[in-house]
This record gives sequence, structure tokens and C-alpha cells, in this order.
Amino acid sequence: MARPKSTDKQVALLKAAVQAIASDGLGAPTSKIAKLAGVAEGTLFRYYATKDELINEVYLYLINLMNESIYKKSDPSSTLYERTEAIWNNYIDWGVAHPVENSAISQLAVSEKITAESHERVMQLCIDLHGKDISDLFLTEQNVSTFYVDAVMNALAQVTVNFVISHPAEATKYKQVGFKIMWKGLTQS
Amino acid sequence: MARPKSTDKQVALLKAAVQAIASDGLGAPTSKIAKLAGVAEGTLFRYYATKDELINEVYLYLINLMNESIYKKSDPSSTLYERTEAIWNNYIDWGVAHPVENSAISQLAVSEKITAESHERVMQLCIDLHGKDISDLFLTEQNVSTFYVDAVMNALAQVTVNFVISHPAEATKYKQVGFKIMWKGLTQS
DNA sequence: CTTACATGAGTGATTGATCACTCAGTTAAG
DNA sequence: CTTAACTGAGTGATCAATCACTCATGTAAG
Repeated sequence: MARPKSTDKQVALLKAAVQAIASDGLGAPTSKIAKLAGVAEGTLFRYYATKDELINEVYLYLINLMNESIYKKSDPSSTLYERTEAIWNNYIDWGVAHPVENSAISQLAVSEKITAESHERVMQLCIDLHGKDISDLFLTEQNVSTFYVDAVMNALAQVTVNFVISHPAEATKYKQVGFKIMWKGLTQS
Repeated sequence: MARPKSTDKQVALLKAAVQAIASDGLGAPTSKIAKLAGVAEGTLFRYYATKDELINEVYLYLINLMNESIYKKSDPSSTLYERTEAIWNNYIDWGVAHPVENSAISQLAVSEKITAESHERVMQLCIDLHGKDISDLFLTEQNVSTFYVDAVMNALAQVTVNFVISHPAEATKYKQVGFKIMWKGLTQS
């Protein structure tokens, strides 16, 4: 074997792309991404054959990163309400604490460069992580799709994150209000 | 006076930009927009000094267009529940019936090319149209911002539109489910 | 009314900048 | 040594924006 590829550089490129997308949108030039990662532009294309491939990898990377922070092992004696609220709070906190990553995710999620396969993988990951709770306990008698419920939760959380970022003084209040809206909306009355 | 500018062309450019953005994203070339509008590329820049200016005008145009369809005069004897449900259904129906416009709005809403002023104008428009209902009757005792409630409603409607577009067979069901989630979430329990 | 003139809308080839991606030469890990 | 990672100047394509020019329209002098 000759020189191996470096995981450090692979990750540095992902992180750099997140920064660049947050500040310049998806039009961020590969030259800038490479510079931020501390490698030559050519190296970028050794790790990711095309810019689109890089963008899709960035999307999956960010979703995984976020899910790791959101989904922590919970006290088995806790109620569903408590467990759901903990995940909700982790979600909002993560978004507020990582505005750059949050901005990048928002833009990637609606981009036409994200392939159907990437969307599929993200959906599957979310369902794997908290689909059981959702499908077992929310609206199941109405036979509502887990995908829909998950999308609703994400949308409400996203709105709350953006609101809290622009109104930091009322962060605690809107975190609570947002959770109550979600809970009341999604559970049986 | 010389030849006056044509409102027809101005509107044709806006409509063409919507098409182009829906199919190519915000990277849609001005040459394509001009071609779709049936004018020369140079003419585009007589009506809109820069591409960014055009993009902002497209955003305001779409929001106005959508609001016109959503907000129709309602029976004064109707209840708040009935009135709100009617607006909700109009919103979902409009999004489903206008997937191109809907796609363009989704992309424009998170673009960094939309100025703070444009966002401000859109918010103000929404508040002007249905802010009274919202602030008078939802969660007012908790002193929750009308902006937040409006953002929540928009997010829920957007999720529902996208879900209905990809699951047309269950359109009626998810329209109803979506409305119930919103109503239960936002009204006093 | 007629006609010369003034104005600015309309055009599309051109320009200069930028970008994604390549490749020949260089470096370093095994 | 061998081999593949690494580099960054180079390339061709693309794009936003410009510009010199045409022509439709409105104005006013005779």
C-alpha cells in the first residue's frame, strides 16, 4: 500500500462545507470549501467525486450529528411525556447552540441537489431512532403515517429553533410553548 | 414620454422566474428566465436591476398570490373554528394545486438572498391578513407572539401540503388530520 | 395634419468574473 | 522503491451584467 486517505481530511471537508453552505448557500465554491478545510481544491475531488456527492454526504453527516446529540439514553422509569420532552429540548438546544449547522440543514433539506435516496436514508434513520415511540403512542388509532408525524415534529422544532435564535431572551418560554403545542396537537385529547 | 414599460412583461418575468426556480433552484440562469418570459436577457435587467432584486420580488409576488387565494370573505355568522378551517383548507388546496409555486416558495423562504426587509414585509402582510384572529383567540393569555403562532401555522400547512402532494390518495384524510393537530395544539385545552 | 426630433424600451452579442473539475508534477507513507 | 495521496495552476463552461445599437412611441414646431 502507498499513502492512505486520511479520515481527518474527509471530516475536515465535511465541516468546511457546512461552514461554507451556512454563509454562502449551496453556491459556495469548492475552492472556498477546500481552503476552509486546509487542503488543495484537487484533494476535495479525491474524497468526493463531484460537488453534488459532497453536498449529499454533508446532509447525511449533519443529520447523524444532530441525532447523536438529541437521542440520549433515557431513564427507563421515565414517562413517555418526560422522554419526549427531553428529546424536544435536546433538539431545540442543539439548533440554538449550532446555528451554523442548523442553517446548513435548513438549506440542504429543500435543495434539489439532495437525491431521493438521501432523503430516504434520513427518513429511515429518524424512524429507526424514535419511530417506535411515535407509532406506538401518537394517533395510532387513526392510522396516521409515522412519516407525517415525524415531519410535523421536525417542522415544529425547526420553527421553534429559528424563533428562539432571533428572540434569545424568551428562549425558555418558547421552548416550553413549542413543546406544549406539539404534545397537545399530536396526542389524544 | 417614450415607450412605457409593459406590465405584461414585468409579470411574465416573475412567472418565468417561478418556473425556473422550481425546476433549477435559485441557481436558475437569467438567460433561462428571460427565454421562458419571451424577452431578451437584457430586458430582464431593465425591469430588475440585479438577479437578487428579481428573486426578492418573486418571493413577495408568490406570497401575495397565495394569500389572495387563501383569504376569501367568509360568512360573518361562521364560527372561528369554521373560518380557520376554511383558510386552512384553502392553503392546503392552493399548495397542492400549484406545486411549482409551492416548490419555489419553499426554496425562497430559506434562501440567504432574501433580504431581512422582504421577510419583514411578508410577515407584516400575514399579520395584517389574519393576525387579528390569531392574536385575539389563540394562546393570548400566555402572551405568545403572533409571529410565532403564524410561523407554526405556516410550518404545519407546508408539511401537510408536501405530504399530500406525495400521497394524493389520502389527501382528504391528511388535510383533516393536519387541521386537527393545529387546532388542538394552538387553542386552549 | 405632417414631419423632424427626443426619449427610453427592447435586443442579443460581448465581457469579465467565477466556477467545477482536471492533470502533470511533487510528496510521503508503506 | 513503489504507489497513491496531494497540490494548485490551468481549462472550458457558464453566468450575471453591460453596452452599442434599433425602433416604437410620444411631443411639438411649422
